[in-house]
Formats: sequence, C-alpha cells, structure tokens
Amino acid sequence: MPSHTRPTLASVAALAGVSPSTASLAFAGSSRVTAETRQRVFTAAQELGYAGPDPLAASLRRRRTGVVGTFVGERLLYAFRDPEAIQLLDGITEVLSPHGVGLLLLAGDAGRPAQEQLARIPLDAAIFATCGMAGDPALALLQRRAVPVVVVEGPVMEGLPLIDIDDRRGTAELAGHLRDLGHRRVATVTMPLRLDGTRGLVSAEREAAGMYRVVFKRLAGVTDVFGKVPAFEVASNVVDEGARAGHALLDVPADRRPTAVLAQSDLLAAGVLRAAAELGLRVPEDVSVAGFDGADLPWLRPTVLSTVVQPSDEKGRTAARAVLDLLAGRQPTDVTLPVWMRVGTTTGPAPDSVQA
Amino acid sequence: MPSHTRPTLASVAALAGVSPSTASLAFAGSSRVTAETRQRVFTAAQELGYAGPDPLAASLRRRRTGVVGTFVGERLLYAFRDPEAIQLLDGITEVLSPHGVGLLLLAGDAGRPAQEQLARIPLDAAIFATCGMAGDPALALLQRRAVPVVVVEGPVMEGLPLIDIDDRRGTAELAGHLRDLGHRRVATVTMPLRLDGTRGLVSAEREAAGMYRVVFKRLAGVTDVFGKVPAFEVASNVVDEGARAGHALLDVPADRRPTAVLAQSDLLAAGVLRAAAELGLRVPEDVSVAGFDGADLPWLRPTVLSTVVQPSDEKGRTAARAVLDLLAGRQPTDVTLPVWMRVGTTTGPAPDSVQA
DNA sequence: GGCACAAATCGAATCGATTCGATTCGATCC
DNA sequence: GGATCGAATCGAATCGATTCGATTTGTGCC
Repeated sequence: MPSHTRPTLASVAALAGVSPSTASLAFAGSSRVTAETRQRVFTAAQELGYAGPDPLAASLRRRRTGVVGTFVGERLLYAFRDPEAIQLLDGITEVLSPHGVGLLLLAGDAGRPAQEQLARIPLDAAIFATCGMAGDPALALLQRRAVPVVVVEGPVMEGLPLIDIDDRRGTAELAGHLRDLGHRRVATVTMPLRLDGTRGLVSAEREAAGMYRVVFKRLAGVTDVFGKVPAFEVASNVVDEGARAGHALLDVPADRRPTAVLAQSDLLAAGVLRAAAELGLRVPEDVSVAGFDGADLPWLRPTVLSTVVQPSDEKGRTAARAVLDLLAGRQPTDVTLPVWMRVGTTTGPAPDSVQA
Repeated sequence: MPSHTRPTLASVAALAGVSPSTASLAFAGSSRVTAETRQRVFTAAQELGYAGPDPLAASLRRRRTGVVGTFVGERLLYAFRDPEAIQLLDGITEVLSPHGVGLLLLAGDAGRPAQEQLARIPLDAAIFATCGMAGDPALALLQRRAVPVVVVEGPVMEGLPLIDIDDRRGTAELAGHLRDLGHRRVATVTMPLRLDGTRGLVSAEREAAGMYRVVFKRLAGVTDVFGKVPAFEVASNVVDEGARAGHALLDVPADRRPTAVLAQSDLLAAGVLRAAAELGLRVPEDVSVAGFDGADLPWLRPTVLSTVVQPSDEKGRTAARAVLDLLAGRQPTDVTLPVWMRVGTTTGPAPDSVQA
C-alpha cells in the first residue's frame, strides 16, 4: 500500500532498487538506461501512483518552465475580439506548441495585480505584442528579471529584438490610392494614444502625449500623402468605438464631411461602415472607408474592405521563432515584415471629383 | 561591483547583513520585519541588481505557481473565433486576475506534443472548458498528477466539480417556440461529435460514437419536441462550416426543405443565415433559423438571431471561483446555470401553416 | 534589579527533482 | 591473464527560495 505522502522520484527509485539519478534518467527517456531498468522504474512508479517528475522541481533544476508569457493589449476581452490579435496568437502558438511551450496570456498595461502576478509567475520568455507602450512597467520588470523579451510592434528598446511591420509605407500607399481617386477631404480614426478612455479629435498636445508607436506610424502614413488631417481617437480598438468615431466624423453637413475615412484597423473601419449605414450614406458613393490589418472578417461579406493587409500570422510565427532563438542562446535579428494594399469595395472615386 | 553570477536571495541577505530568512520575510512584505531592516535589504538588492525572489524556487517551496491551465476546444484559433468561448475566458480572467493567477491557454484534445507539454508545465489547477471529451487523455494525466480540475460543460467525472448549463431545457424551449409557429419539418446542425473532420448527416452509429456531452444535450432538447430530426454535423464550430451545413440542408426542393433550422451555436446559425442568403431564401419568411449561445455578434446587425442565451461570462466566473475554492482546499459544488430563450428576427411562422 | 513577554531575527530543514563526474562491471583485445 | 574500453549506474552537489521553531534583543512591570 502506497504511503500517504505524495510519492517522489526518490521513493520510486527506492522501490525499484535504483538510485534517484537512474530513475530520473529513466523518466527522461535517456538511452543510457537499460530497457529493463526503465521498466522496473515504471512499474514501481505505477505501484506508488507516481505520475512522473514534479514539473516544478524539474523546472527549478533545469531553469526552464516551458511557459512563454504573451502580453496582449488592454483587457484580454478586447484582444480576444480583435481578429488581428487572434491571428497573431495563432501564429505564435503554431510555432511554440511543437516545442512543448505553453502560452500564458497576460493583459498588458494592466494595474497592480498584474504586476504582482508578473513577479510571481515563472516565465522563460515574454512576447510584448502590440500593446507595449513606451516605458511599460511590466517591461521594465521583465528586464530586471533578465527574462528574454521579444517586442512586436512595440516600443523600440535597446537590445530587445523587434518584430515590426511597414505600417507607414502601407498606410501611405492606401492614402495615395484615395488621393488618386480624387479624395481631398479625408479624416482618420486612430487607435488609442493612451489607455485612459479618452475619445475625440486628437489635439497637438494629446498627440505629443501618445504612448504607442503603431498609432504614430499609421498617422505618419496618412500625413505623408495628405498632410495633417483630422484624427479621431477612439477609447479602444473595437467595432462600437469605430461606429462612434464614424458618427462623429460623418454626421455633419455634406460640404464639411470627409469623403474618405482611413481607420487604423479593420475593426474601427467596420464601425465606420456601420455608422455610415446608420446615417444613410452609401459606401463608397458618398464616402470611402478603409482599414488596416486585412484579417478575415467573414461577417462583412459581401463587402470587401479596402485595407492594408499585414501578415499577422507570420508576425506571430516570427516572434515565436525569435523567442526560440533567445531561449537557445542565439540573438535574433530585428525583422520588418511587408504589408500590402488590398483595394476592396469600400473605396471609390470622391463624390466631388465625379461632379467636377 | 556585483559578481558575475546572478544574485540570489542569499547573496542579497549577506550584503545586507541579515539572514536569508529575514531577507525572504522582507520581500514577502511581512510585518514581522522592521521597516529599517527591510530598507537595508532592498538597498542591497538594488546594489546587486536583484529583482526579487526567483519565482521558480519560490513556487517549488510553497507548492504553488499562480498558473491555471485552461483547455479550450480544438485548435486555439477556433476558440479565439468563438465569441462564446471568449466570453467564458473573459469571465475566468475577471475572477482569477485579482488573485494574481495567470491563464495558461492549452489546446484541448490535442496530440502528443500537447501531452508532453502538459506533463512538464507547472500548473496549480486546470479548467476543462467545453472541449472536454469523455476519457480525454489530458484529463487523465491531470488526475494522475493530482491537479485540481474544474470541468465546464464537459464529461461528468466522479469527484470533479462540474459547471454546466441547462442546454436541454433551453433548446427544448426554443424548439417549442418553433413548433408553436407551425414548424413541422425542422433540421438541426450539430457541433462535432468527434474531432475527426467528419461532416454530414448524423447516422445512428455516428451518434453512438459521439464524445461530447454538450452535443447530446442540445440534440436531446430538439428531440424532446420534434422527435428525431435530420441532424447535420459540422467539422468544427465556425461560420463557414455552418454555411456548408446550411447549403446541404437548404439547397433541396422546397417541399423537402426544412422550414426551420436549429443550429447548436450562433456561429453555425450565422453560417446557415449566410447559406440561406446565398440560396435566395428569405429569413424568416422561407426558413427560420435559430442558434445557441446568445453572445453578442455585432456584425449580424440589424438581424437579431433567435437563440438560447447562456450566461457565458458567469459560467467563466463560476468556474474560476470553483478553482479558487479548490486551491483554498474547499470542495466546490456542481452548478447548473440557467439559460433563456431570446426570440429575434430570424424565426417566424412556418410557410406551410401560413398557406394553410 | 530581576522576570516575563513580545518583537525581531536567525538556523536549518525542506520543496523534488537534474546532472556531472566518478564508479562498477563485463566484455573485448592482444 | 591483465589492460582497456564502453555501458550502465550511482553519489553528491545544486537549483533558490520558504518556513517553522528556536534564539536573541528590548521593554514593561512589580
């Protein structure tokens, strides 16, 4: 009868009549141990109800847990709602899973509890995805901890590998497309510059206080083509917020209404589309709408959003590979992935130019 | 100058001139240590570049990692696409986060790598959500490892707390609603009975080989009202699969076409709606469509899906509370949460009965 | 001034494995 | 028959903390 205390490797070894080291080798599947011995160990384990080496103790000894923390923006709920983020996560798991690495989801930019939690949870490495704001305390903590970190579209940090995309060029290309269609009065909808729940037109000082590089890059792409244009910041990257922005921008007299709205994400663009529909505006006849991301939004069909397509899954895979590199002691290089414009059914000639 | 090896609590304690035990207390924020002493320890830590106790070592000692594994069905990607699953996850995090517990996502029903991974990753507890099939090897492994497990809508297992919903009654209620509307020829679209990529009409033997209790419960709800009806099984719970099922069921001569389709999830129902649209069928004039879940699908607007609403977030919170109970040594009780019917715009009188 | 008591600190055991270098034991070779 | 070699196994150190009971120090009281 097995004793009442949980069995340990040592007790199993004792029962099998071998040393703990041999038992350990047996469980590790080392070829340096006889098949017969291995069997004896397994039998003993069975008898004692021992399910294999304790993961914690093993992790401590070999200094590796098999867990990679992934920080996704804002609340987890929002990240889950964002097809782009999901594809990214999927790309990450795709590469990490075969290596037996689990994905620990952490809400980025979170408050105290998350900080504490971060300090207590064993992590081999971390991926800062999208959410990383400049000077994020979580990031600082990880660095002090000497946890390898990979940044995805986050702040540029000395010594941290950065997986980036060419947002600016892509946005500029899309903006150029709109300019070629005759659009002159355009507006843009930006993702949050800070996570303080603010929404509204972006003032110069608000912009100066922004914390997220992605937002700036995509803004710059528009500016490259149109110069400064009205930018409406939303409180978070979800459809409803896009709709609010859409109403704010489009529910004005026609002569002051933008003929094209460039949203910084497809979710926001979808919201703008909804707002347009609610206001009785036809797309693209009355207003053109464009997004960013190009993740598949099946529910938009048959509408095809004009957007900048980014390889989100490849971004995830690249980030995951960078993590594996770090864990293997190799220093990964920074990567900037290409993006490309997809012209859909939501952009068309500017109404003005048609009349002209 | 700090030595080249990573600083440890012991080295910090030595520099501060206290014992390791005191230093430990200091970092734990114990009131049993003088503010002055604590400060001295922190200063020493700073000097050595020590970021706080090693999470792994600490976890080993106190036998707790602060990580709860959550198994979500099939591939992570699909789970991410399912608003219901997402709300569930959100509910879980909502309760767990304040307790400093991180959520480790694991793909349920996965192959070998996931098994290995599971055996190596330190976990305090696990939540088996939706995906749990009867006799899942992952579940068996967790039980052998004596990891506390909470099952959500999974198999009924001796000794494992079960968080369930009243699918059967809810589905029956919805089916009754359709019967009251005069529908006599109905069909149902089921989620996968096994994860082997099969799709098509469910045969008796296929049904007998099914592994997921949820599917049976919802089938039973339909049977309660209509008796056996044609059931089309999809390969996975996504919109596209629902559309395929919709085509298979609806693309037939009108006199053999079901006047109502009950899908086992809103995602599948959305697919059926798309199929109906593609086939030029009006909803609900030509065919009524109903779903299950009631998570908000903003993109369906202005259509409102007739469905059974389940409290997914509350389900998640309940599961998370059960986990906390288990971790605190309390034995949680099984819970069955109520569901309720929501009549939307996708169900209406049966075409036959209108003519009659 | 001596005693009791509380507060602060310390020592040592413990959590449960992994791993490296050393040791044993046959078998092979000359 | 003894030296050599390789395979299998073993011992002991180590990973880095936490925690409990014991010890020291300081304070209040009679």
